Amino acid sequence: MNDQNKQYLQIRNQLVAALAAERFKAQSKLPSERELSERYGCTRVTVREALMQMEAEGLIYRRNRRGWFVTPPRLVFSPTRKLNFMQMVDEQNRQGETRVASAEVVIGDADTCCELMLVPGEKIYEIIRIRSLEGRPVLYEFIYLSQSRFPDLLDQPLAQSLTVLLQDHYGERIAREQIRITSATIDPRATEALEVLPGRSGVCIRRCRLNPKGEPVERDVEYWLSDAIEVQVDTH
Amino acid sequence: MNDQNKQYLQIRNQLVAALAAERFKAQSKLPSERELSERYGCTRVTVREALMQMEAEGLIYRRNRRGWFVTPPRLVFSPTRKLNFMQMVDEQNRQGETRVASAEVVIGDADTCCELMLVPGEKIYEIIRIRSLEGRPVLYEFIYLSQSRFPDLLDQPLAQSLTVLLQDHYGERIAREQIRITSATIDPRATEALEVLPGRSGVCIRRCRLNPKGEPVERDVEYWLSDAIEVQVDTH
DNA sequence: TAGTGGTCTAGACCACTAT
DNA sequence: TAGTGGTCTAGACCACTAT
Repeated sequence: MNDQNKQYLQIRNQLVAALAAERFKAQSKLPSERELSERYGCTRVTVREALMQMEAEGLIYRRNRRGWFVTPPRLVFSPTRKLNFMQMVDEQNRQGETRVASAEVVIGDADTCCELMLVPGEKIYEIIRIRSLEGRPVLYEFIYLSQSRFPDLLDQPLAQSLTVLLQDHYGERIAREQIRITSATIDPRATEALEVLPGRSGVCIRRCRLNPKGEPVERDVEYWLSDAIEVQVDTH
Repeated sequence: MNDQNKQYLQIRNQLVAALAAERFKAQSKLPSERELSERYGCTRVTVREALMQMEAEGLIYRRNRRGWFVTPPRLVFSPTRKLNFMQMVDEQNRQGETRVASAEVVIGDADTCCELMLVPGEKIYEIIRIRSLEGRPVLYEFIYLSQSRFPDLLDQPLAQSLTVLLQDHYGERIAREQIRITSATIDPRATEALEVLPGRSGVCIRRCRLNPKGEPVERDVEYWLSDAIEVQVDTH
């Protein structure tokens, strides 16, 4: 069975053409799977193969149990340019939104304490933020900081740039970042807010942010929808 | 139906435990799907759901039509450190291999000519290399360079570091790189060598390499298996 | 409350791999 | 040549979403 004979690829091609012809806009909803299977004369299993193919290509995405939607353009993230989320969003003419899902004091786990050079079991802040583009949640981020270094942090406005807050309120400047990027399963705590099925893979970005002395100040663990981000790096 | 009731997640958990207990080594082959469906008392469809879940987690991978295998550790790629592939591989105690799949002169497409600042339609080299870790092909790369700038390039040893070759033989030094990283469908020309199904997604790394004057010298388009790479970036 | 997507059964055929 | 993974049919039930 060669590629041309695969029914799900034929359906994929017809769907791509249909989306183009009908000028489906970003985030508009596709017809239901049952309707598509009737239209293309096959079972739902085959329609889902075609849809998942288009999902892998980044053309459409699914919102858990809600259906399939047309993917908007990616946000370009340039770590070396040191822009915050809202600056990136504005520069690219997108509509961004940040929501603080939770902010509390927790016992630091081994990994986080190690990265922040704290004693294992020390109390740290865990701030969880959800960031959206044009209303679509695309990023779920965990932020960790030392409680003793930043007293009363939770009383500050946490939906804004943390970099600015740390500098203006605590006199702590971020000078360097160590960034690790992998494909990974999206954290179970993030799947509901991102409206993805538990276990789906996304892009995981781990950041350790250091002050001019080289001391770790902040640790971020970010889960992005795979189709929502492009990372750009300039090396010198 | 909550998560605990999903059969495919239960099978996933049992398989993970079995792999740990039986000390399956990297790249060892799992039992066939039919054997697993018999062992776990379900249909092949459900076994495949469990396997695809583990694939998304990066625990196992499939070789097209050959079966499912245990994933080896990721290779850490640090663009800012300017190591070549073999240096990275050696440093991480891995066994690397480079194979030149093809090397020829082609008419440059619009994208490539634009990036290399050449006249559209100019002749350029296209070098295709496949890179493996412990015998597993993980990277398929397309390399583009100006033919007129690098005469007789195809007579050189192309399986080695191109950076060294350009410097020693042509006096051209790479000073800067612009890198873009996305999740993307693996190029159709790469799927056979990487032993993946056409249309599967991977990590795409596009690089434009510049000399000290800021002139583009080389363009790379790389397709990595998603589970085979971690990108590390240090910003200053 | 109607309809949807997620999950699952119980098969089948075919191209391809392993040997 | 035997067996495998990839593809597909024709259903079913359920939790959840949309209204």
